[in-house]
Amino acid sequence: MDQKSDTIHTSQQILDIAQRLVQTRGFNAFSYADIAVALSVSKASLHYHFASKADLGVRLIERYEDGFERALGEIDLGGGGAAAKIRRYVNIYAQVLADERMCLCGMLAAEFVTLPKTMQAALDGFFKLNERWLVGVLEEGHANGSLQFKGSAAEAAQFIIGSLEGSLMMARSHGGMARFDAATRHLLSDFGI
Amino acid sequence: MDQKSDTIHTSQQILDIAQRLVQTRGFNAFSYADIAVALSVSKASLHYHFASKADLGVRLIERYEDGFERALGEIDLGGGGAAAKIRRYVNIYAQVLADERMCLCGMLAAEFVTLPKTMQAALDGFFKLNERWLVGVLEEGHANGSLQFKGSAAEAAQFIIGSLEGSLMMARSHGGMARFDAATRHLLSDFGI
DNA sequence: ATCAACTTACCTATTGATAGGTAACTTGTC
DNA sequence: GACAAGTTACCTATCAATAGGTAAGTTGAT
Repeated sequence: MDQKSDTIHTSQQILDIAQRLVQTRGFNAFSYADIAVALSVSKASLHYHFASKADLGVRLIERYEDGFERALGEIDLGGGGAAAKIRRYVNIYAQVLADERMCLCGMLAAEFVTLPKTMQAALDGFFKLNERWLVGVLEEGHANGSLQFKGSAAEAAQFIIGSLEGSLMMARSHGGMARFDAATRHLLSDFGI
Repeated sequence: MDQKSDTIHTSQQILDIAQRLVQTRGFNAFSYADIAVALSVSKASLHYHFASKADLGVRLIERYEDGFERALGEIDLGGGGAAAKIRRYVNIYAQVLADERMCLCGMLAAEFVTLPKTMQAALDGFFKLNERWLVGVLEEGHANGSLQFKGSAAEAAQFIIGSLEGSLMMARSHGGMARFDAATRHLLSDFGI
């Protein structure tokens, strides 16, 4: 394995571990030392790859957003109507919970006011992406009658995101997957799914 | 003012400041030093009143739960049907948001795995209380036809709590009161309110 | 011999917590 | 009602541990 892929490899590993730590503990409740121990490298090595914790945080959000973008693209390509797409969107969150994690960006939303400005901006981007995609699906479903909802598609999208983030958060600490599934049944039925 | 009321006064002030810090920044993102500065006392004085941060956290949750219990009692005494009660329950959360805060226990739910066991147990109590009260109201409304929902009242209650916590969390960082109001319109309409 | 990818060895600031002390008040005994 | 003994509510000073971060040197592949 050459140097470049070494770097990529290590950087990925750092991001993987950091992501798990943020999703389970939060950005303010983990340290470079935690990653260093988990990866068996020095803290200084981490600073070589990510100069500051804020830089690491931003990259974490960008990578998470990329992953979501890919997943949403796959849903789009997967066929099925708007209802099926929403179901599969909900399933992304269920998979996060199955891994006993919180949504990376949901966790960061809770910590929002304590985050560096660069991370706050990146977080905005993540939620904008989700909202935009949901609005598209909701409008599609509303137009062909496969989805029912009152108010604007944007409001509905925001309701869905908030409800999923909250249900995920509560299920992770109180109730587990059964609670999340029951909550999403309610949520989906609100849209006639 | 005698000693005893001095203590009560100071302890209350400590709790007030700590509560605001937890609701805005989270339990892991504030320190005894923050409170000490805000109150112009020494950190040691804070440890006199609350031996450990965990003790402070537990008292914070207990006090918050007491406040909720009182508020729920007032809703019960206030008359009106199940729908009106749910509306007023939602309004508690709206008032938290109006103060630019997260729900104390919602914030702690996000940080759950990092909290001392004593705080985790206290947090369970808070959510159990809310669930119990909501189940009562939901069953009342379901019985007399003023509320419609599928599944058990317990599931519906958990959905409401998760949805409100998530909507509050998202509204605080992205969208503000307008977003929260739109989300609760959706939530309430799911119950025929 | 260069350069990426580390390391060791630090630094400063802050964390929650403790030791030991003090002034002001309360309580119980005579 | 005086006075020892104890309590309350703080203080300053300090602790070990940990935080994020940096400087300078080492290693190993090209």
